[in-house]
Parts: sequence; C-alpha cells; structure tokens
Amino acid sequence: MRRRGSSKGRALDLIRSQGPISRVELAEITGLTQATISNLVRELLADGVVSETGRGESSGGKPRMRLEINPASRFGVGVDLGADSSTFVVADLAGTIIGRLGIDGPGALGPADYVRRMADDLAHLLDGLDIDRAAVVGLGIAAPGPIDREAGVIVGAPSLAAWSEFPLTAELSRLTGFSCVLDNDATAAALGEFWLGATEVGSTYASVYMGTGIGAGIVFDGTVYRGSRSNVGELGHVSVDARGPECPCGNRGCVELYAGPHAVIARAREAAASGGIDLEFTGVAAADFAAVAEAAITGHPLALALIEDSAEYLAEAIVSLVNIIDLDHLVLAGSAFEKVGAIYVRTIQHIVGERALSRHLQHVSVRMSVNGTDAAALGAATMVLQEQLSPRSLQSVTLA
Amino acid sequence: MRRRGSSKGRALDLIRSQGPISRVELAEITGLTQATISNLVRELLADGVVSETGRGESSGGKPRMRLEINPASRFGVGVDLGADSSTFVVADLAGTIIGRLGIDGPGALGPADYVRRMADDLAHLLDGLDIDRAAVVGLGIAAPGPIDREAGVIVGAPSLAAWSEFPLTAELSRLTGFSCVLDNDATAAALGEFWLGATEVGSTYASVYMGTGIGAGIVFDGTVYRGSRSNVGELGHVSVDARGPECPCGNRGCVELYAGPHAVIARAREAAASGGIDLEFTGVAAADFAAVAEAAITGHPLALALIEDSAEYLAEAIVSLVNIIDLDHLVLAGSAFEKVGAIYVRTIQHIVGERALSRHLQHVSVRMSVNGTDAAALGAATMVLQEQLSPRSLQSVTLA
DNA sequence: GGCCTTTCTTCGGTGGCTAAATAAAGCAAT
DNA sequence: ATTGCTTTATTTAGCCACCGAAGAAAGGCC
Repeated sequence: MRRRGSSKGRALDLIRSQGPISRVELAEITGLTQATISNLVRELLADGVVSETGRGESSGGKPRMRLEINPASRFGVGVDLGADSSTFVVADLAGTIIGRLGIDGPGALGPADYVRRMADDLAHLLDGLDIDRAAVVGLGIAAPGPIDREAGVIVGAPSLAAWSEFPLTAELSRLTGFSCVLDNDATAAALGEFWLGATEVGSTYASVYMGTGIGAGIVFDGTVYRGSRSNVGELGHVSVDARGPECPCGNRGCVELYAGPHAVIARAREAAASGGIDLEFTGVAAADFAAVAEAAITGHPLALALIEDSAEYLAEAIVSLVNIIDLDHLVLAGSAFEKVGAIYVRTIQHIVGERALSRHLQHVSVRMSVNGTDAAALGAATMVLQEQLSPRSLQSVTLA
Repeated sequence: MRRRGSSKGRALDLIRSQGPISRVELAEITGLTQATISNLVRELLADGVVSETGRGESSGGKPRMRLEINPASRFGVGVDLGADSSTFVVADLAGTIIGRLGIDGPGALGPADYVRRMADDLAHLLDGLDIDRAAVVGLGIAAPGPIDREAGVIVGAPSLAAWSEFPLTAELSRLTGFSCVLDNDATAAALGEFWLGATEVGSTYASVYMGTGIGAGIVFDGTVYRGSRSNVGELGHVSVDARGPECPCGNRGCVELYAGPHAVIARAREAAASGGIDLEFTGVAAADFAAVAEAAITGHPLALALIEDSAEYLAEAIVSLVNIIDLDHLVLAGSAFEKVGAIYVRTIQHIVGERALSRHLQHVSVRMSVNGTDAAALGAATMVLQEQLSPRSLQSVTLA
C-alpha cells in the first residue's frame, strides 16, 4: 500500500517543519531508505527549495549534513477576504510573512470593482518587496463559506451575498496572472497551523476560526478534510438550542447567535443603552467586537461576562464537534481571538475537559494559533505553496 | 501519487459491488490498463474469490467474460454486542447472511462468562452451517463506544460499564481461534452499507445507528473515518440544548436524552401512568421501544407523537452533523428503526433539507440501511472480510 | 474462407522504491 | 602517517506494480 502524497513533498514537509535535519533522520522518520532519501534530497537541492547548511556534530563517523529549507526560493500569496476588511500576506517557504497589507472590505463596492482593487493592491505590495516575481507560486484566497471550491466562487456567505455568482478565482487569476485557489477561511487557518509545524504530524486537529462568523477547519494527519463539497466545519451553525431562535441560515439556535461577534456586540449595545457599560460603536463588527474585548481585558466586569458567555457557548458547540470527529488538538484562530484568546482558551479547555465523551481516553489540547490574526491569510498562502510543492489530498483519491 | 488500498482489493470491491462485470469495464472504472486488470483478475481467480461465469453479449467482437464474486469462498463472522441482546451473523463474500443467531445480552453475567458463552454459541452456529471452517477469515465485533480499538476493549460504554477493563478481542480470539477486531457499532453499520454496494463509491456518507444509544459512522470515499482514537461519531452526545439537563456522559442536553429509545420509553411510561396510552413495559429497552413503535404505526396518536418528537430531535442533531462534515448521504440503521424507520427518514429528510447550511448546493439523501436491524453485525462481518481481502485505511497512513 | 472487431494476454519498458555494496569523511589507537 | 573503525552518502542491481504496444483468441459478417 502506498501513502498518499509524493515522497518528495513529504521530505520537504519534514525539512521545513523539523528544522535543520539530516538525511539519516529523514530516512528514519519516513521509513524510506537512505538511498531513496538521498535521491529525493538531490532533486530538492536542484529545485533550489532546500540547501545544505553545514555539518552536524559528529557521532563517531562522518558527520551528517544539515538540510534546511531555502525560505527565499518560493513565495506564496494569501488573502483573507472578509466583509469588513481583507488582509494580504506574502509568505516565504518557511511560512514567514515577508509582506502584509490590510485593506478595507468591499463595503459598497461590487465584486468586480473590489477584485480590481485587490489586484492593484497586490501589485503594489509585491512591487515593494524585493523578491523574484517568478518565485511566487500562486494566490490563495480564504473566504467565509459556503464556497464552491471547484468553481472558485463564494456561493453562500451571508456577509458576501453579492459574490454568489462572481467567478472569483477566474477573475483574480486573469488580473494578477497567478494561479488562484479558493478555500474556506477556517480550513486555510488549519492548514497554516500544520504548515508551520506547530502541530505534530499524524494528529487529528481542528482550527476554530472566528472572524465575524465561526468556522472550523479539520486536518487529519496533515491532510485537509474537505468533505463532499469543501463545506466542512460550519461550526457557527451547529445548534446549541435546537428549539431556539431562528438563524438566517435556516437552522435554529446556531451557536453563532450566542457566541459570535455580532451577538456579543448586540448584547453590549443593549448594556450600553441601559448604561451598564460605556462603549462607542462604529457599526463595523470587527472594530466593535475589539472594543468589547478591550473592555473585558481591562477589567470591565460586564464586558468580561459577555466574552465569557460567548466562550461558554462556543465551547458547548465545540464539545459536539469533538464528540463527532474525535480530535487530538484544537487551535483557535481569527481576529476575534486577538485580544481575548486566553479567555476562550481557558473556558474551552475547561468545558471540553469536563464534557467531551472521550475525555477519559485522551486529552484534547486547546491553544491559540501560532499565526494569530493572520492565520487565514497565511494559511491561504501556504495552501498554494503546499499545492505546488507537496501536493496531497484525500478528496482527489477515488476508489473506483 | 498512488491510491490507498491495493489495486487487487479495489478490483475485488468492484466485482463484488458492481455485480457481473467484465475486465474491460474494470479497466474503465479503475483507470488501470486492461493488461493490469487481466493480471489482477488472474490472481483473484487463483485465490478462488472470483469466478468467470459465462460470456457477456457480443458487441461485434470477442464477447467479454463475466466476472463474479465467488460468495462461498470466504466467510466473515460478525457480532453486534449489546447490553440487552447480541446478534451473530455469518456472511459470505457477497454479504449475504448465511447464518444468524440472536442471544440475550450479558445481563448479570460478567464479561468473562459472557464471552465464554459467546464462543460456545458461535461454535454451535458454525457447526450448523455447511461451510469450510478454514474459509472463515475472522470475527468482527461491533459494540457501543467509546472503545479502544487497538487494545480491543470497550472502555466507556455506559451500558457495558463492567467491560471497561476486559480484554475483549484477546479473549474471544483465544476462545474461538479467529482473529478478532473490535469497532464501533455505528462505524460497522456504515461499513456494511458500503460493502453491500448500496452506496456509490466516492461519496461521503454517514450511518446513523440507533440501538439503545445513538452513534454515527462516517465513511469517506469507501474508507471508514476513525478520527484520532476511533471514537468518531458520538452523535448521541451532540447537544441539542447546551443549557439543558445533565447527561450521564458529562455533557448537557445530549440528543440521546430527547430522542434516544430510553427517552421515548420514559415518556411513554409517563403517558401510560396517566392513562394516555395502554402499553406494557418489560424493562428491556429494545422491547419497550418496539412496543411504542408498534403502537405508533398502528395509529396510536400519542405513540406517534412520541416517535415523531424523537425523530425531530434526532434530525436537529443530524443538521449539526451535516454542517460539520458535509455529507452526501445519510443512512439509518439499527434496531430502533426497525418498525418506524419510515417516520424517521421522512422527518430527518425534511428537517435536514430545510436547515442544513449547504442545502442549496447539494441534496443530502436520507434512507434506511439496506441491512436493517442486522446492519452492525453484518458490518462487523464485512469488516474482517475487507481487512483480509481489500485492506485500506486512512488511519494507518502516517505522514511522518 | 477471409476480414473486421473486440477481448484478453504476452512482452518489453519505466518509475519509485529496496537491499547491498561502495565511496567518503571523520575519530582514535598505534 | 597509517591502519582501523564508525557513520554518512552514493552507486548499483534488482524488485514490483504498472503502462503501452503488439500479438493471440473468439466471435460476427461478407
């Protein structure tokens, strides 16, 4: 039985994530022979994506050569496309962000106009960086779902309703000249987490992504799980009260109605109206939520209660997620966790540890993403890097 | 990139599920060349698991040979181990049940004694069948989770609490001489559904299994998804009211408390106590639920309301499942659906069609398992057949 | 019969891997 | 310095599953 993914890609993954590493270690980890590794590494060296950087300490015989990723050999561009704002990042092969640009969301702009603006902004961003344009392998787009990944269209995001007919990847590809791929923002964040080696390979984990909506990306053994149509992990529309209020999505009692930024803001507005808290609201969800979060960590008890309440509801949905897909790790990412991530981590860890069915068998670890707010954009960038350099897939493998 | 699973196994899968099929068709479906298929088929013929059964209709040239599975060449034994009752089935390679035996559950018997009884009963069952003992490839055990699949132990099933330290597969293997594997009952049911060809390969689907508990088995592209520790799909402990009553599992508002057989029985008992319905209760969950179900389909409005209520709650949990893992198909299996499956199918189809987030992108089909009540036992039998004849796995594939 | 079509098999050849032999690079004892 | 030992890296031959092309077999049609 063969493994999925090319061995070359796997070797590259290891060199990237396990830092300076020798051929012998690669052979041990992969189970391939030293001969095979030697050949694969030769190709990687020829491709320029890996370099030999001195020798390791001698262990009695010939010292092993240290292999390292060559960060500047390839670059990926990622964009986190959101209603309120979008973020571009340019990442090198090591996953380091070498360029970043935040722009306003589409607002009143139609998709066609906004995409033109994106292409312009990206061109400027790249012009300002001293990198070889030919080393940029592509553009990854992270967007809130539901999406049609094959078609490259955001089909059903409530916050981007006008985009449901717009050929997003096709247009961006035409305007930028890059090959473009679209994926769910939570999925992109999860992939970025794996790419940066912060999660051990071989484990099953999910990212919980909260921007203005809530999503989950699932990574199984280094491979993104996309389900039947890439619309996996709509955690925000897991119900925490099946007989609760109706959600615009059609379901009832969706956790987003209780834990999502919009819900937190709405309650904070109520509190403000009745004088319980002193906050100004801009009408931009991300900014308003940040204001509540800021109040919470600076000790305002009411704001803190709102955030803790949100964390509890989110944790309750996560318990269902864990009971359904049996996770090892959980990683929180997205702008909503920027200030108050620690509160969410603590609450979720506590509730999952108390309520998940398999809690006696295994400990589900919960922590913040190493990539913070840029997790989705960076994940989108790594997506194109991965697709180019170490393709792997569960989806494309058909049994018959 | 190679596919997972041996090509030989894939060819066998196709011959089994696609009925009489020619080499040319196999080549078309698998994408392998006719030459390769010819070689694989030769091996399968030599193994005796496949036979040539006459020629197909001529299409102008040499008529194609029809290949069929040789059902009597291998057999698998499966047992659905439950608290109230257990069921053995002996299945041939075509998935036909050629022997079946229902026995009482452990009751007051300890695991060691019950396992001895199981071994005896199985021996009798096999003695009564005219099959070559050497053609039996193994024994699959389906049990309610949580389980430790590697260790072969039922670690946390509330209804089988006494078994949490008992080396189940080791003991059964010692007593029967068969190689034993343990899996979740819902997972087994899902696998059985795939094995019998009732679900097209390449699709993502889940079985919802309701015996006395509620579980879900997830099959992705012909391969069982086992998560990190095989404790995937604990649908019964998905919450439908996060602030609802406490469940013995530690969570709150688990759907099992609303939709599970125990819940239905409890409400029926209340109704009976207040004279609303005339039913006798035995104290055995399966029988009592069957009585309520019987009343429901024979037109008793209160019983019908109870069942419909259960179906609605279950459907609400399923919406969360669908939103999380993006399914194509849903299959209902397990004893609870024996009489009232149609009601559940209708209700679930309706609610999922109305509430699932991706409902505009795809239609999630809902239907009863082709294997009915024996789905888990038959699935367990197919599990060992599959492991022997067409091994495949997501879990054992490690990236590093 | 001869000819065409379609099915199935045989026969080199290739890619990705392995195992085993060999080359290279260091340390240590003499 | 030379010899020996250890460990690392590369080369070599060979295996295995597969492919492509050519051939053999089995039918229909003229």
